[in-house]
Amino acid sequence: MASEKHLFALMLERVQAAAAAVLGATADLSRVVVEPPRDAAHGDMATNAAMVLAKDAGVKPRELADTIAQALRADPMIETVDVAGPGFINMRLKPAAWLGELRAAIESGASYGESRMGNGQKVNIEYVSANPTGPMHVGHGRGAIFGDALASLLAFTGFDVTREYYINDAGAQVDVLARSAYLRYREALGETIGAIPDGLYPGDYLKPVGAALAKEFGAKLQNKPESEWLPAVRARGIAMMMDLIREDLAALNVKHEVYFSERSLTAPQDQVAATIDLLRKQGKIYEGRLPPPKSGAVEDWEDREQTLFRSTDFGDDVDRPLKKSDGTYTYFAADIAYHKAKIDRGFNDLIDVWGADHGGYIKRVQAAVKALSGGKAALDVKLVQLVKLLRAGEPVKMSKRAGDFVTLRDVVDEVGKDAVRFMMLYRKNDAVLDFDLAKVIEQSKDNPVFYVQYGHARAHSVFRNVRETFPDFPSEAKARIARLHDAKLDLLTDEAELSLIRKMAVYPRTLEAAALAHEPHRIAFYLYELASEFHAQWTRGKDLPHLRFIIQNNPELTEARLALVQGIVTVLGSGLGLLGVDAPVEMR
RNA sequence: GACCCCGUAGCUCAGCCGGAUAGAGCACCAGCCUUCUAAGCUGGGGGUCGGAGGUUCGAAUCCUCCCGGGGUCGCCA
Repeated sequence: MASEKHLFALMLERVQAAAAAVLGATADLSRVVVEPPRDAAHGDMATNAAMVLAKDAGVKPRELADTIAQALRADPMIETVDVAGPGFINMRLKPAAWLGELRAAIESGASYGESRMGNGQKVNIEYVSANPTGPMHVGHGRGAIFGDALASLLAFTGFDVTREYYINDAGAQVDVLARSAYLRYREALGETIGAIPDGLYPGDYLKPVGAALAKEFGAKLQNKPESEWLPAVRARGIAMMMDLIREDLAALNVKHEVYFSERSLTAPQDQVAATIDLLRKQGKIYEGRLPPPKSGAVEDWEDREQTLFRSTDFGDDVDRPLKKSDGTYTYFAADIAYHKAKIDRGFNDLIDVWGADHGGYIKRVQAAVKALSGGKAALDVKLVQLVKLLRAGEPVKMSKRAGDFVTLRDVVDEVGKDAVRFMMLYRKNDAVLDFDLAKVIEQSKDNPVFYVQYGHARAHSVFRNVRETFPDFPSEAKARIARLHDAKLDLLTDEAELSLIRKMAVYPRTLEAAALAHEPHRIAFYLYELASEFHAQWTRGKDLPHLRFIIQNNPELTEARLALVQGIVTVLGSGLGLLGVDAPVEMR
């Protein structure tokens, strides 16, 4: 029921209406928010309306608050209105309002929390984009999961989302891949290749590539100059590496709709050249010199005139080169053409997910997007910080030279998709993440993955158990929900039960805020809190049997409480779904 | 040297486009198992929000400077 407004959105409208009635229709109400107060003792909902509007109105916040509060008191959904602190308006809704929201959640089911906030706006989100030169590591996995969850969240909140993978199949690295694969090809034909030379990829994962090449070409490529075999070997190598990457992503349930090849930007048509020409005509490109970098990082710096993009005109720190000394394009030049292609496909809302080591690259690409779109398109770059792999608190040793680094697939195979996905989302994207292989599979409350999944499973165990007392209660989900449709929700009067409903009702608002901020981790934290309140209510029934969900001789109360449980199940299931984590019906 | 990210309880981290006495988990202390899964719950102690200024009725949040950790800085992608 995406068309109906959730309770917080509804109350925001009413508060804004009340404010407009007091201040007139011209008042700017955009900064007014309605949110759950920090302290539940203050009420169910609080608004800052009086405080943000007081200045323009030329009134004291408290006075304005009193006036708006008076207008709100007429609202039939509101029980009490108080003014507190510097001018907060605290509201307590009638229980019926919350119970109505619970009913809406149950009846909306999987679509509860869906919104039209995005208005169908096209969003392109590019993530993973790992080089097709070998298996992915856990850092790639974090970007993959982050991008995937963000895409799901944006789609759920009303954006028209395209998930995209940029294949870096054009640079020097894929030539290295080709040479490495060629070596394995010779090996597959029976040659002794000895140690893999420095500068080539040593991993065993190229052996199947060599074998496949030997099968396809026989000895035809053997003892031939590089120019004769490299393009074909490179193409086979890239294809097989992409297959490998796609499989690894599939194991994490990460999918993309568009795989965009960097190579396709230069052949058959050279779109990079075309883009440079276009920008040059617009005066955004010139031939000039750059000051040398202020670090020792560039040893063979040579001062020369080169083709430069005027990125400083669009917010960057220095102008950026588009061609290397050998005349080929820089990665940046291709990236400009790539982002132009996105804009040309109708995207004005671009999101790129990169590793933190690419942070220094943000301004120039944003500058390019600005220049290409005349300021119409915006690029938000989300950096994912590195992942530190631990096992029971001890760092997992990884030596890339020895080739024994732990791949993403190793981790997924060891702890499972759900643990990887949840833990990677249980942290802000720009914070370094400790990933403990031992902890994430622990079946205890110390493991947030388990804790939230267990909450969902525990709720379902209530549905199973109730049939021992009331055998006619349906076991199948659809029939259960239909049965709960007529539950007498006003029997839910316990304060903790109502508090649980209020927590549940924050879900749609949490999703909208997370979507606007491009921060899917907020969903994970919210789910943890909701699960926690549910576990608490469960345990309360131990000491206080009258608070149990199943009450022996009271089918009506039992039904009402099962409706509450159904609401929790709905939200936990929905939120886990957005994160791409399974919501199990029982823990095994 | 410049730019970017981070700095919140002993530890790991939240803090919702500035808001009401700064939160959670772990760890520590004290409790709760004759059946809705103790795979859990309840209570307690513990913080100059890195530092100093500034803007504001109000700053962990915005601005400036400084300190500490990480990253990046034309021909890697």
